[in-house]
Amino acid sequence: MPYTHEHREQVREKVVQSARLLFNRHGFNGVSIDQIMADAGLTRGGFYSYFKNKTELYAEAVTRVVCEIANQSHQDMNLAPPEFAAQVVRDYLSRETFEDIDGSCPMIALPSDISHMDPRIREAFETALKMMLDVFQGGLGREPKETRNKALAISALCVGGMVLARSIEDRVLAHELREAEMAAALALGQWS
Amino acid sequence: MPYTHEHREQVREKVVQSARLLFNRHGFNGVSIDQIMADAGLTRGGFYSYFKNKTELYAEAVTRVVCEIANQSHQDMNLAPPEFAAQVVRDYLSRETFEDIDGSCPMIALPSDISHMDPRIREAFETALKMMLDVFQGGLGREPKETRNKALAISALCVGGMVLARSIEDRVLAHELREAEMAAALALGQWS
DNA sequence: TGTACATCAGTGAACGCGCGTTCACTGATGTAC
DNA sequence: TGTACATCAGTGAACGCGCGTTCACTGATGTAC
Repeated sequence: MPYTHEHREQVREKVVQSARLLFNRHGFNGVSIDQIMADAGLTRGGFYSYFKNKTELYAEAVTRVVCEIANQSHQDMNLAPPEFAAQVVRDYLSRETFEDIDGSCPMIALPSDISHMDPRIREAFETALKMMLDVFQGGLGREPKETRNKALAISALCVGGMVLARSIEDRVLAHELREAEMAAALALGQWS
Repeated sequence: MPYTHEHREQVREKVVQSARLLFNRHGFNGVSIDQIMADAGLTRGGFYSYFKNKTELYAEAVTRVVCEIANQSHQDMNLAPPEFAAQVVRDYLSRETFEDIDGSCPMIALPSDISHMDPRIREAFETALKMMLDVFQGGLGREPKETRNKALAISALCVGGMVLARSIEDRVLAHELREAEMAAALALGQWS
């Protein structure tokens, strides 16, 4: 029985880790099996003795990141629930998470590769967001600082919230989410 | 001078409209030039006399949708700013927008085609979201209804907000957005 | 009004490339004697 | 301890498909006479 069982597991793990980084950085279509295998120090041919196909590897890489983030959070588990929740918010929305494209939640990382496609597409997105911000800021009155932050948060609830609701398969949860977002956005603007 | 100038414009318009629907529904990589041209009642060969390439058409289609949504909103412009802002929130997060995959904002529609790729990927996403919801709900105390809605809104601010911040090219605006989201999420949980 | 003609919109075959996937083969490895 | 051997990890050439893009051609159209 040549090659140990551990050897196989180590190689497989190496491939998953390479996939995790590359998929997070460039998206599903932006990475080839060749690149992943090369990054893991192998050649393309060996891939199919470890994984059924590219999609299966992708699913495994995504699941892996989710588990890692969850486990990492449990380190803070000695905190009381409210402090723990606050810590998760601060971590999730931290500058570090923003910058850490390789390591972060794939739910965040993957959509962005779409918008990175073409400068004009990004410009169109940004113009739209800025128009939206103006509308909300206009609806909030005149004191600049507080108003600005509220308008930003309301825009994020609208756009980001809808993205999230759409990506959820469970329709009941999706609509629950959507309505909670709407209520929160209206409450933030004191429009309800 | 055979064929009128209007004829050319009409055909071009038809192609953009077909592209708009198909891209919104299936994403950039999910639609071929063949499909777009067929949908517009033409064959692939004619494409390059109207557009430089696929990316250019995509950018034009995105810009088109953004403009249409903006113009549509201006119909409500006779409302006072606060009522107008509230109306935009209600429209944007309405069940109709949720269902209207063809017509809605491309910023929402495009990321979702990634997550629709494979059932297991969606499952991984949903498991992650549900874990996050539990954390926030745990940090909020015990009265079920109000607590649930807050946890949903905080989750949406975190995930959706980060997606939005990442997709913005303007770094200053991106971080402004991120910090406003964090402040709003912490305030919603009364953790600040 | 009718006909010949120049223009150019639209056609569809073909090219080329990238990439997912397959497969016959090589050679490194642990085992048996 | 050393050698022959069976196994299977890993190789890399090749296949096939989809699709973006090109191009020589066709035929519909408006114009000039």
